[in-house]
Amino acid sequence: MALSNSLNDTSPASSDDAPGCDETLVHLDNVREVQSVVLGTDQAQRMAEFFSVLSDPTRLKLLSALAQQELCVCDLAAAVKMGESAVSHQLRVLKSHRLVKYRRQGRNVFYSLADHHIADIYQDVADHLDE
Amino acid sequence: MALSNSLNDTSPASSDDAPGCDETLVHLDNVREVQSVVLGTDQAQRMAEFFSVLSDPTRLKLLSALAQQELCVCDLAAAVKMGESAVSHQLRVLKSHRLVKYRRQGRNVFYSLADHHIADIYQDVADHLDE
DNA sequence: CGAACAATTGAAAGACTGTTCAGGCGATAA
DNA sequence: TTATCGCCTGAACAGTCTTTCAATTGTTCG
Repeated sequence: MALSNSLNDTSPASSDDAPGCDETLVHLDNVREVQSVVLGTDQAQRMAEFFSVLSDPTRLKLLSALAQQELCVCDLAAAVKMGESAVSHQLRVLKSHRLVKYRRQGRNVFYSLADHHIADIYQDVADHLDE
Repeated sequence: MALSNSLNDTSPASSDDAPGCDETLVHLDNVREVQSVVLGTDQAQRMAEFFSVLSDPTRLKLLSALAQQELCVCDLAAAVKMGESAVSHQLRVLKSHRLVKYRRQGRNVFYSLADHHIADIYQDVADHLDE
């Protein structure tokens, strides 16, 4: 479970800035009740980074290609109709986040999906968007 | 999930009959086979947009708060410790992508999750990151 | 009516992102 | 060895995103 996270209750929502809603008149009970459930900053950051990797059309295309078979960079470039450099840059992102793995064979570097979990999430979203 | 794997005719890419990726000499069989599976540009774009909405820590915090209960803007702002304006801007993004819905009550506007599917995807990623 | 409050909006600064271009590295073939 | 190919890397540009500030809309109450 990553939804709940112990939050450092340093200040009960009063010492900060935030103009607008009267800080002493916020529904304190609601706020306090929710603060123990709100995603922590570091965890939200990690989660956002993961989604960020999937938030680019080129990377999604690459993943959808690799979901079928292992491919080298130039073939991937041809498949998504982009330059090899751009593809290499994006593969670097996917690699650094452990979404793909690679192996060298002669002059070619073959990439493939590192995790089947990715395909599942991918599928969930595809279904969601088909509603 | 896997589409038709019809690569039993010849040995899979081991033979060096197609050396180099000279644009015209790319492993044509692989590329052509994959091109029918690669995500289309428009679909990739839509999918990327969806992930993009979830690729921000503030929005994830807001969603995690709303996953527990309906909240007005000023309470949300207090919960995530940010200004109301910033929160309102992000709620606008979530709203435009149908991830949250809202209702007006007096001077307050209460937001809540629009779709339980979101929570499922959210959970899948949380599990994935816990590996 | 006018004052106070909740929320939205627009503009702008600052930071980030994705692509292209040019060059470099490693491996292979002549 | 040299030449070539596949791939990677760094710099730079354009476009986008998130936050803050200021002003505005809409609602409630005196």
